[in-house]
Parts: sequence; C-alpha cells; structure tokens
Amino acid sequence: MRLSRSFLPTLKETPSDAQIASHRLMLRAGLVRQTASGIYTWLPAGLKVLRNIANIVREEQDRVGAQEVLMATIQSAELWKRSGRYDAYGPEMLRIKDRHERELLYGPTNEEVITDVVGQELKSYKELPQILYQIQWKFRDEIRPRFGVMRGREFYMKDGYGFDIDYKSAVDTYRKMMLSYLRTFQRLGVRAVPMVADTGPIGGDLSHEFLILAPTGESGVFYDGALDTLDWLADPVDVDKSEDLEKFFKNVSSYYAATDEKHDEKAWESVPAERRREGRGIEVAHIFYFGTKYTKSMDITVAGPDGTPVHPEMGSYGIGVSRLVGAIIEASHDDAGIIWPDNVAPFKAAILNLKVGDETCDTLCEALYNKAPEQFLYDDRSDRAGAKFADADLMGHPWQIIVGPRGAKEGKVELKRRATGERFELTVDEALAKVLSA
RNA sequence: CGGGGCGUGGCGCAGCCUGGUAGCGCGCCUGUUUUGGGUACAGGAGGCCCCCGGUUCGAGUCCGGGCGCCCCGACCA
Repeated sequence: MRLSRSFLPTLKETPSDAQIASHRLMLRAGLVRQTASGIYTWLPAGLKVLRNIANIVREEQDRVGAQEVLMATIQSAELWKRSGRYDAYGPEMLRIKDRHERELLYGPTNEEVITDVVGQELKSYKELPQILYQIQWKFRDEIRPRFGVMRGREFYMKDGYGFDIDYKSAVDTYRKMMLSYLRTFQRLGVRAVPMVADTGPIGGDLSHEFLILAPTGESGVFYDGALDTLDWLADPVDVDKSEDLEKFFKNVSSYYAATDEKHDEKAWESVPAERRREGRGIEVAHIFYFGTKYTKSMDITVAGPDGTPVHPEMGSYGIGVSRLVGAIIEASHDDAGIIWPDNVAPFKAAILNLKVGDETCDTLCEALYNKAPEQFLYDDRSDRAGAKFADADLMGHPWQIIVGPRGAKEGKVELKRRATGERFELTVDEALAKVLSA
C-alpha cells in the first residue's frame, strides 16, 4: 500500500477521550474510530490486524478438528426462553422488536442457537464429538464501556462449542481447546497464561481464563515464567489420543498460575524466585465445561450406545478477537507507538523514502515496493524524514526499510527492527530476505 | 446504576465567573524554504460554539430541560 493513497489517518495529538495506551495508540495510528460509546469502525489497517488475528485463531481451531460455522448476529427470543436464559441474562442483552412485534435480540453469545441446530441434526452418539465455532460480532450492552475496543459493547469474538457423549470425552475436547489456544497465542506473539477460573453463574466445574500480562489488566496475576518459554507449536500432541491430551494437560497444570482471587502464597513460594511473574492481566479468552446445562434445558438428546436418549455434554470456548487487538498493544508498545508482533502487524514493513523526488531513492523504493506491495506500506509522501520516522514508529510495523540518498547510491538501505531498535546496513536483497522471512 | 467531569473549525484547548464583532497551537490548502527524527516564513480555507426552550435590546457566556461522550466504583470476552 502506498501511504499517499491510503486511508490511514494518523494523529499527532491524542484525542481526549482516550485514557489508556492501547486506546490512544489505536486512534493515533488510524486503526479505529469511535461511532458510539463502545462501538467502533475499523479502518483499513485496524481491519488487517483483526483479520490476521482471526486467521490464526481459525487455523489453530481447524488444526484440532473444530469446524467453522457462521451464526446470525440477530437471534430469536424464543430460543432463549426455552433455555430459561431470556429472563436470567439481564440488561446486558440488547433486546429488539421487529415490525411484527416479534421479540429478537442481538446475540451476546450463542449457546442456544448452536445447541438448537446441533440438536436438530445429530441423532446418534456415533456422530459425536463435534466442535463447532464461529468468529462473529457480539453485542453486550455493558453498563460502562471503556478502554476502547478492550471493553466495547460490540466486539468480535471467536466462540466455540463442544458436544460430547460423556464427561470423559468432554474433558478431551476441553483439553484440545486449551492446546489450540496456547498455540494461537504463541503464534500471535503474546503469551496468554491459562488460569483456573470460577465457573460463575454458567455452572460446571472445569474452567480456565487466559490472561495477557499488561499493566492495565483488570486482575492481579501470578504465574511461573516457565510457561512463557514452552513451545506448544512443536509439542507433538495427538489430539485424537486421550492419553496425549492428558499428558499435555498435566504438563500445563504443573506450573503455577493464578489470578489474585485464587492465589496461594504457599504454592507460590515453591516457584523459583527468578521464574515468578507477577503483575496485572487482561483476560483475552475463557474456556469452560458446563455439562448438560443447555442440552437438558432445551431437551436435546442423541441415541446412546444402548439406544436410550442421552443429553450431550457441552463446553464453551471463547477468544476475544477485537479485545486482543487492544491487549496486544497494551502488552507491546513504547512511548513512540505500537510494536506489532510479526504475525499480527498490518504490514510487514514500512518503506521510508527519505527523499521523494530524488531519482535514485524513488527508483530503489519503487523496485522494493513492487516485490510485495500488499506486505509493505510505502511512505511515498513528500514529507520530512522526521515525520516519516515518527509515523512508522507510531504504526508499529515490525521493520522499517529506510531509503536515503546516501545509501541508495550504493544500493544500500537501512533496516530497522521496531521492537529492538537494531539497525542494519544492507543491500536491497538482503533487506528483502530478512523482512519477508520473518 | 451511584459518584465526578466534559461537549467551541479535523485534533488539543482558551473564552463562560463579570452577556456586546469567536480566538490560540497543531493539522489541512498555496507558494518559497528545508531534506536522516514532526523545518522555517508568507498567504489561505474551514465554525447551526451539542440540541430545544427561557431571560435579555443582545446569549458560546446566564437559567431550565434534553442528548452525547469520558473517568472512578459494582459487573464482564
């Protein structure tokens, strides 16, 4: 993308509405604009980030055997009356009436819809287990939206639902999802640590929330730093083998990790001091098993091995995709701006033409840009170098390819790594190789 | 929902107390200048001062009502 022709409105000054770093930076870097309290328009660069995250989530869901579906954002109140949640859910649910006075709602979650669909189609225990997920907009009419997209009313979320014939199988599904999540966050370039959570009003007894360490987090967290170094992508778990899943789960659970509510000083002291990680955490995902809560209330059954009806066991698996955009920025920024992890960045690199109009610079930049126009943001504006450096730092591209008249004459460019500030004097080909392989 | 604050060119703000021609910085446009960390100068465009009502000769300013947004608290991916 050429910056001169892109819709990437950066701001030099911070809008007064934004208080926390991620919100400020998302506005300043031109990722989003607010349209109402807790409701945002995603601009081109912001949407790229959102999609990058969603795609990684999708790939890792598919990898453990989950299947993607897409449910409507608008749901019928009828289903919620069947499950008994229509009255229980409270004012967070946005209730709507259509022209025929039929009661509808903007989905805050989708247990009812998915349970209904699955119940209509599945007849036998042989068709289980099933894991279905979607990545879709949700709406919860929060009392007080805040922190930009981290606590919006409308938010983009991956929600998945597991259906199993019995508890044992449901536990396997639960563990698959945990593995999938750990891999997802690792690929996103952030470490979200699973911590045992309360099951709350939803019920059930198996629940973890995943938290990213960041100073603006809403809860206190304590965990063993070893969790940050484990490589889940390389872990050869066979997700079809219960023993493998159990081994994996025991491994994860062997490391200390807890929110302040569940913190145990004694156990904490057994973690080697140099590995203790303590701070605030932002919840970016939540998984829980809740058994037959919905299949019973909505009376959904399949035939069991002996032919009698069985209520399938369920679990719910959520990742806050739009919240992650904010959370990643909270966890990865400095005074100058965002520092995108490679896999979520809207562009791999910015090409900074320091002297637009200089033939050598222009030619070199054009050649460079044309190698991968969709991966580069080419700053071809006739602005001063300082303005380009500042904007590139603000937008947080993992790399900056700096093309100035001095180096360009010898076919050299300067490559800057945003995260570390390292600079390399390289030939064009060397720079390309380095950026595109990252 | 309780408490607090704010709505004035795109952004950040002043003006309101004490009513009388709507201002500053940044950004934007034009020209010159500068060319490796937001350059300098000159010229220019851009405002139902959130909305409705009231007081007044006259309201951005005072009064009443409404709407919107932000912050703190309880709640949440």
